[in-house]
Amino acid sequence: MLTDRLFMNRRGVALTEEERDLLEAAILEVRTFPPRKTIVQAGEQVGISTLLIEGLMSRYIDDHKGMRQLVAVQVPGEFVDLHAYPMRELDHSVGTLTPATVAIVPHSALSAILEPRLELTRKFWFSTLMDAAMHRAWLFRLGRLDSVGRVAHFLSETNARLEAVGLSDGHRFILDLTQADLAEICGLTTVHVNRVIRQLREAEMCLFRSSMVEILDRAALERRGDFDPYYLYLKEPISNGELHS
Amino acid sequence: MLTDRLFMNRRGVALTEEERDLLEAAILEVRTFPPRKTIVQAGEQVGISTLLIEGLMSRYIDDHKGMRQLVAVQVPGEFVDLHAYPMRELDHSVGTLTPATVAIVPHSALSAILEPRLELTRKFWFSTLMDAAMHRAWLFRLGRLDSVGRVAHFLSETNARLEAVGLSDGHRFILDLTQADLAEICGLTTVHVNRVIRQLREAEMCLFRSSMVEILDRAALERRGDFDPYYLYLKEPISNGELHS
DNA sequence: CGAACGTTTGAGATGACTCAAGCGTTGTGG
DNA sequence: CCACAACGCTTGAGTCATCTCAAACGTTCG
Repeated sequence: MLTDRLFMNRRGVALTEEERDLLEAAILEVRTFPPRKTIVQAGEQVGISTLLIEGLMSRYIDDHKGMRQLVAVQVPGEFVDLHAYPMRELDHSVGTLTPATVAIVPHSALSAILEPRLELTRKFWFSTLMDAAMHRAWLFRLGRLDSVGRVAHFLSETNARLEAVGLSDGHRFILDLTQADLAEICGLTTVHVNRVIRQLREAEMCLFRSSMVEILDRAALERRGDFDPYYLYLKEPISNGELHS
Repeated sequence: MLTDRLFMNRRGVALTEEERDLLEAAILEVRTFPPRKTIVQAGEQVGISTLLIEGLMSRYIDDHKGMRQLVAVQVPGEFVDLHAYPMRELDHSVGTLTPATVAIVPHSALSAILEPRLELTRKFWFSTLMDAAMHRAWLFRLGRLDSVGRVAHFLSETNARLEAVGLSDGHRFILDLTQADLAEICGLTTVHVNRVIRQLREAEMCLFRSSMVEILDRAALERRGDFDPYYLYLKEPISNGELHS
């Protein structure tokens, strides 16, 4: 059966026979893709999720300059993008690594089997998935940015998240972290973080002193950190009509 | 209200007044913790989730030698460990960064308000959260390991995941990736990955040739990559009775 | 006042990168 | 069926970012 490997050897989540049959019935079609093919572009709206039957797939984030950071490799028996079900659109791209065969499950069919629609449940689920989105951004930070970029990205993200909840005006916020904390966050040493902060200060992008972050040039800082707030699922900013590429 | 900042400015997940009241009623107590205090140890069973009201908290993974890699920083208005609700236990630790005030929500109360218990929904939710767990392991890999360690960790993880679905015997498996793919995964350059593979070969830990990974010394490889399969939520291995520390 | 902690600076070591070139394999069109 | 293009792997040499080790300085707090 197509779903034989799903949750295989996973603690506590084995499917009952009935559940397996329901899922099998929800499969719209089975498709095979060539290797190294993009299946879903970041930002795309998706109405289906895919269960990987055979081959390898990946999820990745694109650099501003054509480089990529993979954030997941999927092996057979795994849902590649089940999180698209509550999230609706993806903050990263999905593609094949090797030739891959997938079972396609429309979200409408998923809803039918998951039923008592539970709006609140969906919202909570979404919340946990936002975490995963932030993890991926963090992976990008570590895998693809240099020390200054990592700190710039982290500060930009934190600014955006605090701004969303009214704890930053977009340019100043309290961030009660030591340089050692910043080092643990960015995968750097304390000594080097200190030098990075000086560089950001000398470039007149931002100040970080006594628990206060002051962003002098937000655009420059976000550019330096290759930061795109898309993955934070914030409301559209009132300020402008910029498009997400 | 305690939950005022929850989902504030998030697209599509604003709580209705009724939902907010339900959640407020589910709060058991409000507590304040001192800074830099561990609240939940990795591996601990947890029956509550915490909503951060004030201050900063973090989620982190410990090194084998006392170093830590943060994998999340939480700001007010966020659930710190809602994922503990479906997951039951955490693959990482939770602690405060600054003094922090939290609202504590027992999972029993959560269940009561999320109701029509939906066993299947829980399972799917769990699946998406396993992803997040793997992201965190990946972050650890990038933030705390050198090039050889990163590749060793990735190969160890892939071995374990493929073994779980019957696609590895624990020592040999097909991995149809190029060295350039490995580089994207590990945040390294192709050239350097090539040298890392040679080192792993010369250390007689593992071979990676023509899409085949051969693990010569699994224990050594996993040690080199600081790999602990705990976060994969696999069934207890039949082979031995090792404890998770 | 002294201890503890966080920040700052310097000097030297090193891991990973860039650039460059050569080699082996595979697949395709003349 | 050969030639050659495309791709992936391998190796070398030189550079640079970040690390380690070390010391000094400022601030806070008991």
